Amino acid sequence: MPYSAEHKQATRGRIVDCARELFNLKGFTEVTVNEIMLLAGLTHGGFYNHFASKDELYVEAVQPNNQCSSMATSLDGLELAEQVINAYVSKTHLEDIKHQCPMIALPSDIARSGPEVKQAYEVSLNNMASVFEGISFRTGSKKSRQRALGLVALCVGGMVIARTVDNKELAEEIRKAALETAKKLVKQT
Amino acid sequence: MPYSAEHKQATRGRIVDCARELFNLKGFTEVTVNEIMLLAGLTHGGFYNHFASKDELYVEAVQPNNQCSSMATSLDGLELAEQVINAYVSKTHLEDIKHQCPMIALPSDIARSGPEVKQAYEVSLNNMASVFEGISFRTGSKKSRQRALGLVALCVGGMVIARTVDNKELAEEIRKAALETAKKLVKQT
DNA sequence: TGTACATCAGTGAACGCGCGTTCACTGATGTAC
DNA sequence: TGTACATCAGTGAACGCGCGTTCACTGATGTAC
Repeated sequence: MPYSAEHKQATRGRIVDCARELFNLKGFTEVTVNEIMLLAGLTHGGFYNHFASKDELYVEAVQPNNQCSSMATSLDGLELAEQVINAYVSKTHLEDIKHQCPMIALPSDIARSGPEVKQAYEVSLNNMASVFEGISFRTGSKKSRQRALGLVALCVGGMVIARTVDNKELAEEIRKAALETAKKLVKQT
Repeated sequence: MPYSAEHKQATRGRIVDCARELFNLKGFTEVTVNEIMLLAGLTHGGFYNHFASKDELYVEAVQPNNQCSSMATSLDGLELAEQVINAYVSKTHLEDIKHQCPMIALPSDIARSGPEVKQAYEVSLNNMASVFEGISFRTGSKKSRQRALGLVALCVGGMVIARTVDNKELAEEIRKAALETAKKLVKQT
């Protein structure tokens, strides 16, 4: 058994990470297999030792990553929600495109993808909504769920739109507006 | 002067319309020039009688269209804002991908495009924000602008996310949550 | 009114080029003895 | 401990295919006489 199993798994993981960064920057179709492999320090031919196709890699790259879905700390309730919002709708997160949440960087691409990719995305969405749902209401009520999803739409939407404009000042204006509106909503009963 | 000037302009307009529909459905890179021309009832070679390149067409296709930016009616203030929200965050608009607002169908593609495309997009955004800004506050204040942009983030964001999930029920849940939250925000002072 | 003509929107074959994928190979590694 | 071996991660040339773009052409149209 030449090369340990860990070695192969590490390489595979590296490919996925590099792919995610490139997808975030340029979108799925605009990134070539060769480009990904070069960034991972390999040559393109070896790609198919790890994945059956470029599409298979896509599913894996969009999979909920830690940063985004499990930024849960020991805090809970209102404090946690505010912390998540501050981090998610932050200038740092907006500008760090490579490591950005796929929900922000790739919504259109995901909307056109197959069910596997979309379902991976739904997991991230639901995770975020869960954090917001545990704020102050009794979790599980129709109202609390609705408010949680509204907050998700606001936070993610604000970031998506901010990334879309050319004017840097307008982008910041949008981000801050989404941030303040979200905080206001959280504080309301 | 064979063929009237109107004839050429009409053909060009038809190409742009067909392109917009296809871009909304599949994104910019996934749509071929041939595909667009066939939908317009022409052959691909003629494309370059109308446009210098595929990119030039892209700029034009994303240009703010009537549906989206100027749904302004004779109403004004709060009533207008509510009407815009109801129409924009509607089930009809969510499902009519072909004629959807580019802000919903193409945010990621636009985020990766050149300045011309992004600036066209900014015009749409600002139009929408203006409608929301004239609600009940004194227009022009910092607060009213912030609230307007928050509403834009919420409405557009809710629609973008709803389009992204596979589960139809979840999509509707998200859309309704964004709709209700937006209405709530509009009614506040 | 009828005919010859010039224009140019539209046609479709052909072109390069770049991409995803395949495949015969190489050489670093862990194992057997 | 040292050596021969089998494995398989990684290499890089080659493949088809589809795309954007070009170009020589065709034929419908409006104009001149």
